[in-house]
Amino acid sequence: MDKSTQASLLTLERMENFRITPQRQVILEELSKVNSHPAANEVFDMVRTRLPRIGLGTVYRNLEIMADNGIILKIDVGGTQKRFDAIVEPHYHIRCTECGRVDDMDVPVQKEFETMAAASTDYKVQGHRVEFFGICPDCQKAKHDT
Amino acid sequence: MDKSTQASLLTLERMENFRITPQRQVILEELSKVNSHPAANEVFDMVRTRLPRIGLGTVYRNLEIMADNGIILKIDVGGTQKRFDAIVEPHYHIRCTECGRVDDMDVPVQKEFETMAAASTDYKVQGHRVEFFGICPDCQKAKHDT
DNA sequence: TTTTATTTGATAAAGGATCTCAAGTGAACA
DNA sequence: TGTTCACTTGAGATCCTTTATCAAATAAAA
Repeated sequence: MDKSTQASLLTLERMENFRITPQRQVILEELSKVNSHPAANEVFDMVRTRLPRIGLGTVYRNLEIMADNGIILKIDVGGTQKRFDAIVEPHYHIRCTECGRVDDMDVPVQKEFETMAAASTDYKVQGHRVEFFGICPDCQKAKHDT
Repeated sequence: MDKSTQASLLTLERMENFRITPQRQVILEELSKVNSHPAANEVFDMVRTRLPRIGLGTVYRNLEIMADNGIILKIDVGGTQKRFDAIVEPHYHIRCTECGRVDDMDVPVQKEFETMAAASTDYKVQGHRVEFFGICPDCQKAKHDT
């Protein structure tokens, strides 16, 4: 990926072999609105309020393409579904073990982790992810009320 | 879970509401033999050489139960399949982005990560995972040969 | 405009994991 | 050492997420 593939938050820019379609524009806009790290089906629901005829496959297809191009972030940690984030700067996440909700953490990213890792493995290290898990405020409350 | 649910590597111990069946014994034995973090279908294949009539559902069911009881570890980070590990002590993993293979890392577990995390979120923090990703030696070689 | 390669929507299909339930079986206890 | 019964198994159906297929629609270059 070269610099020309960078896109601003709300406006897609023209790239090689990449058309700016209303579907893509709306998917990015809706994803940018929330900070809830929605799964593909949730993005589908959000987008559908504005484009009722859009297909689920189109949403999957474009989330994938945008993630490949660094326009959005695919969060592929625990849980059954992949989630998506319009914020592409590296950061850590926390996932609720009760409801699956995912939030951002502002624990600083440990870049030196990767040098440490590279020294202790034969893999060519490309990156790392940290996922915290715990119980979100809502689920703590729900448990307490039961 | 109380202490009575702890099991040694190769011998299941009796627990409340938990029968020691040949299937469970063999699943644990086979998982203990390897350090390749197999997915459920791979455990199924290994177990099937010894118990040809075992069902895939039984393997899934028991891996899940054993993970819930802390007898084995369910590795639920990136990738499409959940993987399992007979080593339950906390440690980090690295996953090959080409072939999906998972190996152990001996980067020290940063326990203080969790105190740092707890201070910056409203979640009740239960733990954390670190997953490195990169290209395994085999896939590096395969790429080079192409 | 016209052209053309890309994209869409609808649908099928793949793949992983879970559920259901009758039949089977550990293990407590008589 | 049986008998009993709750737990477990195997087989299959089913669910859920994601990907593939393909004719029709459509951005965007010419």
